[in-house]
Amino acid sequence: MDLPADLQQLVRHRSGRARPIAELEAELAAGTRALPDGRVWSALSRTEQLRVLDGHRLAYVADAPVNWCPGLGTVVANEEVTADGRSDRGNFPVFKRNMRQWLMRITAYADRLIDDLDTLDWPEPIKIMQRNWIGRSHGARVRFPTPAGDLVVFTTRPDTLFGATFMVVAPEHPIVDALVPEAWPDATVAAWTGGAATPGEAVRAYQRAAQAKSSVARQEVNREKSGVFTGSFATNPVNGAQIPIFIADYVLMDYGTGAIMAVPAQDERDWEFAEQFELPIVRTVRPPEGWEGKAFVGDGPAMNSAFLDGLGVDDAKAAMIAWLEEQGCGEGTITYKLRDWLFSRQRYWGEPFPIVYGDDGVARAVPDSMLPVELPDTDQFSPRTFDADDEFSNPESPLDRLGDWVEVRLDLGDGAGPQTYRRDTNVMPQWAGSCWYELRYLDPTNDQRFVDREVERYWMGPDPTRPGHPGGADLYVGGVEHAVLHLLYARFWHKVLFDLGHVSSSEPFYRLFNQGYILAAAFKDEREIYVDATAVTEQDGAYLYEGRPVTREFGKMGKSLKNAVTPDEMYDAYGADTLRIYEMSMGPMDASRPWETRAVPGAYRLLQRVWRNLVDEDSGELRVAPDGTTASEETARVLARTVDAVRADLDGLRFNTAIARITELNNHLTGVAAAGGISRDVAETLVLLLAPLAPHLAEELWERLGHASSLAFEAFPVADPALLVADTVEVPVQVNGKVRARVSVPTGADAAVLEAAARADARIAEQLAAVTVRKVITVPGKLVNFVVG
RNA sequence: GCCCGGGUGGUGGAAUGGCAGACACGGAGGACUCAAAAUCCUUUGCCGCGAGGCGUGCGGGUUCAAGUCCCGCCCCGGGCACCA
Repeated sequence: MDLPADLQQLVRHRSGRARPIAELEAELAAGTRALPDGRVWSALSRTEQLRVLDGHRLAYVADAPVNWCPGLGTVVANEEVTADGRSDRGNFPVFKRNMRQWLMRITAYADRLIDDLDTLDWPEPIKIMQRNWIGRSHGARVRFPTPAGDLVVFTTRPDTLFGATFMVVAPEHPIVDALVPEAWPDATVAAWTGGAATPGEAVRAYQRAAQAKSSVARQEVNREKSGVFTGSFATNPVNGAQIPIFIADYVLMDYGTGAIMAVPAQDERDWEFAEQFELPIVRTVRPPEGWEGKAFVGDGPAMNSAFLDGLGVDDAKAAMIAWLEEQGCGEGTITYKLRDWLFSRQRYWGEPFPIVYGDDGVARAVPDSMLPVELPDTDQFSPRTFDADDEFSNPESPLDRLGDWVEVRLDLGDGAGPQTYRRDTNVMPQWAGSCWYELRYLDPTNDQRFVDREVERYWMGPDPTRPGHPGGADLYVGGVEHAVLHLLYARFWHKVLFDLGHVSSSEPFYRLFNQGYILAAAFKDEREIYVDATAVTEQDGAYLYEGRPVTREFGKMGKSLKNAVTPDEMYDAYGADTLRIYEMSMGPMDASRPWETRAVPGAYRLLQRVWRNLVDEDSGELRVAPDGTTASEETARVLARTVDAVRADLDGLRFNTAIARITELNNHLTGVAAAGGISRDVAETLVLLLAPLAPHLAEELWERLGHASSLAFEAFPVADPALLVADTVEVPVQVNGKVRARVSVPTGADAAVLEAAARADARIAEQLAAVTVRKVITVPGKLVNFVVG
């Protein structure tokens, strides 16, 4: 199958677009000249060329921090690690450690992933979540001279540089070792040392403690700030002040540069740290009059900042960036929170990497003709396990054990002829499949391409009638839990395919709707790990699992919380239509609620009532009114209003209110049926309205109404506009905002008519008799409000 | 902790800043029945005999008018990069 050109062969363009690696190689080679003696002169050495190429590869290998669990022999997810740093399964120690991993350079697409959100019909909160996740922030890089060389920080607030009274670097920062002197300098405050005799001891102890914490735990602002002084000072480039450098775990190595300038007066975390470590606080933005808070993060005039004084935050930022660039000690820059995508897994199930290694250890792509690389057959799915405390053991995935699969003799077509290679034994994450399944669904039996070009263009291509339409699936319904991971990965993947010309759409999902969750009780044991909900018993209001107490909460049904229940019982008892109607009528589709089946008879009753209104229960005969009978005006109006409302509700995916409108119509028709039967046109409209919601019942009734073909081919009903307009309308009359009467006025009555009608009402006249009317608010068709005093 | 969403009767929920509680579940009463189920009808936010008053998580605010807008809290759910 022609899956997109191999990952390893792709690089990003300067603009962030993907392109084949051959193009970049050619570009690099263009700086190459053949010398008369047959040698080749190149502007870049081959090593340099490779370094450039590697810096652009879309898929690349790098060291990345992971949770290594030797006792299980696998890397585990943060959620599988307990609060005390052990594995959920087996309770083995887990070590946070760097390992060689494949990554995808999604960061190269950061700008497009943000900017193209504007072309999508997605819920605004999801767009906000994606923007926050990518976390584009404009700021500056600033170099602070230190005894160990320049310490570079990224800040979004260069305007506050005069208020930087200390610096903090991540405990893992490579500069730390070089910063630590033999002994504490004279200016050291007792609180800074962590009680250690030398900076070296203090720093090493702190680094060990930080390593044991997860990154989520480290960002908890609530907990007490911790850190130690490195023993060195940096020079604040704007005023030459000597400011102490700390290490603290609230600064993360993988965001920005892993180091910050701390400005306590304008950052809450820095303020807290400053208070705890008795560090100076200098305000550089004047807080509003009467400000009693601590750090002030809002806008205001600069102060204590020499040439910035009086400028607003935005102007001060621009002025400071200009100054930094002029002085050569910093520059304006953009950073992203988004990190590259860790793409390799050491498990069995997953797509193997189409990569082999020669004796030289260089990664080579398997040629297209040999794709896809399929998983080998085995019954050994477990990885090798190690001594639980052997932190420096290395994972051996299930594929590593399959020697005759790993060792492979291939002719890669690179001129080297058949050679023996070792396959890469990583597999791709499950996301790899969820990133393009929607494309494969378009053309699942195609054995030449992952999707035929014309098929893709037809279903996913941009709509030329809508300017700026990026293409993509017309409607994608999924849970909000996919807001940042799946939906970002899939967009990235799709854009790569788009850049390479494999698809005509630049986005995978044009309209997104987030349905809510069906929640169910879930139970946690004392380690905060979920246990199988079906095995939990209740005793005197307490919950027990295998005899031990567990705590209850409600959460999304699924395997994470081990709390899934199926609708099978309801289906067996009531059938598919009732199940559908019930689920849709429970509430708006985007709301979450616990699975609770008490109200199911209501949905069942609605369908039975519809049936009985059209079919005689005893004889099974159709019981509509004789042909030629027409609906009463009242029925015609109720019907028109229902059709109008149901249409709008279905367009907006408001199935719950659509069902309520149909229920009202049917309740009305119950009276009509009892009084002689429902006319055929009304009966048919009712059935068509119900068809999308309860298709089986509707189809059956349609046939009984005498139709030989399916109602699936019928047009959805349209309301007669004339029947939607009423002659009169009832409006509430308020006195000081409280409803005191209702009056009936002709539709379209103006303010004067409305007010006159209101004053004519006996109760209103009585209420207004003894008071002065200060103001009359009339909203035609809506209400009258007399403001009295 | 950070980002996003939510909180309305006994219950699920409805309501472009303009009559809070549509529709349904549950409850109460009635009709039909020898009886029961089913069905149909009436009724049902709370307090009050009534007139009336009070009510949309809590506390403030804007407005003639706030469930809806603003500020500050509380609680619940989703996500936090190896669950997918």
